[in-house]
Amino acid sequence: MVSKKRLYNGGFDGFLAPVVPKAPRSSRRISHKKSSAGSEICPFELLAAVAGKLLQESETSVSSTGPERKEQITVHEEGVKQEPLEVKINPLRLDYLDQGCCGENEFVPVPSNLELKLEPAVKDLPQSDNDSALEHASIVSTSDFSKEVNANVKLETSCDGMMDSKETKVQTNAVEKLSEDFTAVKSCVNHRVLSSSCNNAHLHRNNVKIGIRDDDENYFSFNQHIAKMRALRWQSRPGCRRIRKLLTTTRHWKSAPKLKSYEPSNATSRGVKAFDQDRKNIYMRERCQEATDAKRRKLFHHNSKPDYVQETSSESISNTPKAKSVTSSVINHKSPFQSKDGHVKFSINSFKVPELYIEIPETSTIGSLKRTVVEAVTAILGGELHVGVLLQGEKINDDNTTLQQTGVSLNSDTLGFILEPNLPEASQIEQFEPPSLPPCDNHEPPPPPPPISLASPIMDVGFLNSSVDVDPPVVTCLENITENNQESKQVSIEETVDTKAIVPIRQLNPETLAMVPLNHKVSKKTELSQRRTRRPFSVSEVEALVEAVETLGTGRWRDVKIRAFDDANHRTYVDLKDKWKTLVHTASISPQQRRGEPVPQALLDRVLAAHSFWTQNQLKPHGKHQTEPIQTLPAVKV
DNA sequence: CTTAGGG
DNA sequence: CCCTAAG
Repeated sequence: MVSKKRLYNGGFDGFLAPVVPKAPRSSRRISHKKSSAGSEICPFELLAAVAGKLLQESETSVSSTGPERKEQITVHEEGVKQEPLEVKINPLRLDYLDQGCCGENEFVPVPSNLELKLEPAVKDLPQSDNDSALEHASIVSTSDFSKEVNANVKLETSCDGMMDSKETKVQTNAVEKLSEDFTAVKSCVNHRVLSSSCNNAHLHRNNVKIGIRDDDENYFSFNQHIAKMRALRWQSRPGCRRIRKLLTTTRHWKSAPKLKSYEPSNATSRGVKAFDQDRKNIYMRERCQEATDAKRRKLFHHNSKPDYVQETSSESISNTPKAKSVTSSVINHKSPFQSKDGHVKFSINSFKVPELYIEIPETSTIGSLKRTVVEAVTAILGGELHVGVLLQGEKINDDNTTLQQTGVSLNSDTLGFILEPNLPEASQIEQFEPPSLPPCDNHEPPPPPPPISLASPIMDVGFLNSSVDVDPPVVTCLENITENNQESKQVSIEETVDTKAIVPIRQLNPETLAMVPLNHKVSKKTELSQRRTRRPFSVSEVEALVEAVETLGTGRWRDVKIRAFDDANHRTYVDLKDKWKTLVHTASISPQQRRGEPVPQALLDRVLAAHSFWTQNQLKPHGKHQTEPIQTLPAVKV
């Protein structure tokens, strides 16, 4: 039980167990504290900060527009014949306006010579505006090429499931002036590929196609950016956290796993998924490790250059508002749901990321989908994001579920994505962080300057149904303003992934990228003040609660917590008490008046029975003996 | 820190 | 969920 948490292996597995043992108070506390501590780092914050700066500096924006590059790089890894991974990156443009925003960017001496510039569309700072500003992001390669370069990068890698180490070829096509830069890019790409291959070896070999499109149409060399981005992010411990987060999210619940609610479903992850996750973690770690910690630090503190951070900034912006989750609904649904080849195509619009195209085989698991999206987005936005998949507004936690099974392949419309930053605050984070850290994070905790806003931002990218995501609309910024939310950013992603396609690109040379800014532990307190993200109780949780209360009574919430929610770090005994209160109320009102996920009447009946029983018997006998209060309860009721 | 309640 | 008073 206790062990749960720690698992280095796969984040997922570990999640379950919260650090805190059942031990009475102390344990709990610990958990809480932990969370708080971890919470500090939010990518979003960084983003927000950056965004703010950007806005301010909007002037500076140098539109990269003019210069465009196209680069195409094809990397081929031949290994086993397994399915090749193909990553296509279309031009991206990111403009980063403020250098300082991120703060950390400066350091980054990007090898590639590329610079991201953000152009603030709006000078106004208002949140919405900010987004707009963010919206235009173009990547310009400044260094060598004063000129614009349009680069289309294509990466194609075929990885064998287990053995990827093959050769990678990078082909660059039509690049106007890329020679050196390009080279750099290639190198990056190769690295990625290689690394990815290595990392992925276990898993993937599928075909994944990811295309990123810029709003403007300009194409950028993604690779570089991505690489950089990744590098940055990864470097920042965030990546690890992310994973954790993910894991946490996935954490299992004792009770039945459900797709909807978060955790339960995750349980599955432990088993099968664990692998992937583990891998990820591994990757993350590696990356993290690889990523220079130093870089991070630098990044954090320095604001001078904009680069990669920006994206995040935009996000952060959104976060700023209380909204912890940012949703960007996707407007584009270009792709028909199912592809003929059994691939499902998605288009995601959001923030800074222009567009990502993803094609994934129907047989791909949700987990692979998430990974693919995460990687793609991460590359662009930053490393700390976790992607959640929403189906008809409900989060699908089970990564093992295939698109086919979920019906996503049939109805793309119902598909949505959520980008969740790894925030410490969330219980999830808490749990995870510790475990994952060992390998990678050891380095150090990033400094925590507090950026602007925090909270645990969650970005939702709704696909067709933007409506779903709307909750915390926020951020965004790209040119595309989608209908749904105000957020203008759009990211479209199309993925084609085979079952396992994973994003290959991640690894970057830290050196190259070193910039990531992001984390800010920042004003925890200030941030802490923010409300915790709402986490509705799942039916299984309710059941566990009812069961515990039946046996323990209504005056021993700490015991209830330990008994039934020991693993749920995010459920405090106060939460349980409150939930019970609401349950009692819910059970008292007509079904029509109830909201949220319906709780089985049977459970509500038990709630009423237990409630009346325990109110009448204020005694709170120790449940131990009475393991069966329930039985008595019924009698009591009547 | 826990409980118990109000907000 | 948060905040707080009381224990």
